[in-house]
Amino acid sequence: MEDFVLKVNESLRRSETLSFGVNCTVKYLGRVESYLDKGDRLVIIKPDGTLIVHQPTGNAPVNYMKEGTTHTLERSKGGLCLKSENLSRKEFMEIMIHKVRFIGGSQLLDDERIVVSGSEKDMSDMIYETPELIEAGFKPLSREEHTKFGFIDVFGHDKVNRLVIVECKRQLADFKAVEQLSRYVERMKRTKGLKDGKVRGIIAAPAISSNAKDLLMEMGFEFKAVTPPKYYEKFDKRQARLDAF
Amino acid sequence: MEDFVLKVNESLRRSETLSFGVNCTVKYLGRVESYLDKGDRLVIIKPDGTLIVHQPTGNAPVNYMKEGTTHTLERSKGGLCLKSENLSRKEFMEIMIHKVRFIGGSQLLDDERIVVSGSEKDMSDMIYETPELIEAGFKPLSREEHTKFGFIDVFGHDKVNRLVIVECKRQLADFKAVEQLSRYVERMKRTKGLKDGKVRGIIAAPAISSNAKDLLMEMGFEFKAVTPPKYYEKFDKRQARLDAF
DNA sequence: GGGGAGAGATGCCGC
DNA sequence: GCGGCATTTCTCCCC
Repeated sequence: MEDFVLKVNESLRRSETLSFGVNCTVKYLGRVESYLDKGDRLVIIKPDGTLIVHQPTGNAPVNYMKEGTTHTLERSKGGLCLKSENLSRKEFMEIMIHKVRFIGGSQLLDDERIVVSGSEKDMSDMIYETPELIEAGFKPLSREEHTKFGFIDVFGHDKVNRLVIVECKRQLADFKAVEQLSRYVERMKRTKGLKDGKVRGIIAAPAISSNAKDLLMEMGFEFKAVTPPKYYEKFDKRQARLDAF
Repeated sequence: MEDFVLKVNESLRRSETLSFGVNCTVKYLGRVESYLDKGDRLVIIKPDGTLIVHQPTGNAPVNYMKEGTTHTLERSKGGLCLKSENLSRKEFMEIMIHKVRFIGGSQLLDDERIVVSGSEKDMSDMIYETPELIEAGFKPLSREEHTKFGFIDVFGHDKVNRLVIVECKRQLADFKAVEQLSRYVERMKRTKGLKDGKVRGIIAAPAISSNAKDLLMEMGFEFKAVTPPKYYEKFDKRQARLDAF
């Protein structure tokens, strides 16, 4: 317990990344209020002030405080109390620490940024470069997302020169995707003073939910099955996908 | 390095929650593909197979594998390689470990579940119990979210017996909230064979974005400022909110 | 900082 | 498992 206090305070002072397992109770007051009764959790404190609490199962943290939070470890009746506050976000947390399981931490240095392929952006790029994926004769004009008509993924003309708005989804397209497409088409028609039938709307996604498809059809839009590209599949087709494993 | 291998293998075997800081390179192949070049990160492995990789700043993990993943630590040319695979999800990860900064872990036991107040559900409950928050004479009929008309937060009649559909948002209401409300109202009108003016749509939220408000007005819907309830504010009003801090 | 939209979103509940 | 939706969503980008 004494070693724990020393290590935490030392790490906070030195801007280390800290990780410890403790039996604790967690209260949070901010965007909501929450209470987590006594149990073992993993707590992480990062040099930017981020604090994350993980239960021993599951992907998502059970509690957290964002960047810019300050932390103070105090002695308390039940043991120790880690008080965290972020005044600018109006968020507060109290972790009552009953027992310490382990602690580790050191300075961690990392300037790298993750590179991801297969996202929606890659998909709209692919369609821009290979417009036949939508249909023969499709001529994309723009893949800018931020136009005055809205954040349109791909925008162009079909073979009989009607405007075409393509909304890409990297996975199953749902209601919201259809509503998004509808909003873009409506804005486009209004801005350009065009009538029904002069602007086509297309959802490009690997699949679409049945209800979303009904709504799409009803609104007079179309669906085109397109799968987002992946780097290795694109550049290293000779090697089977799972060879590395 | 040798101690690290022993500790990791021991912890994996004993179903401990493990946390270590390492200099590493991370590759992921699954729903997308990603690459994260050499840097210091915190890695967490939970007894349910969850693996989480955190960079030393920011709230969100940079990489992760979900529950049910199996992990194997192997010696490799550059040092060590942690291979993680989740066959049922078709996801794979490789963490090349170049240097070890620290490691800690132990068995963590936790059966508690977090209790949260101030969510959208609490808000719709509050409106159901105190319908005057919407307007005088409002009579809620249902707060079931899953009706055949959709997932409607609160549904009822106003004082002149028009149907009222209330969509709650616990924070700033945006475009999507208005579209969601619109969808419910349209479905309701269609299902009940009602015409314009017979069904009212109301957004209840602490605030609404200016553009969303324009769209709301244009569609003939209404906005009512309502703030979601919080436990302490509700049951311990005598104590100022921040007293505990 | 607000607004809009994607995310390897995640997680929950209902069918 | 799909579907619809909230989330202390988080993160990014633009205005």
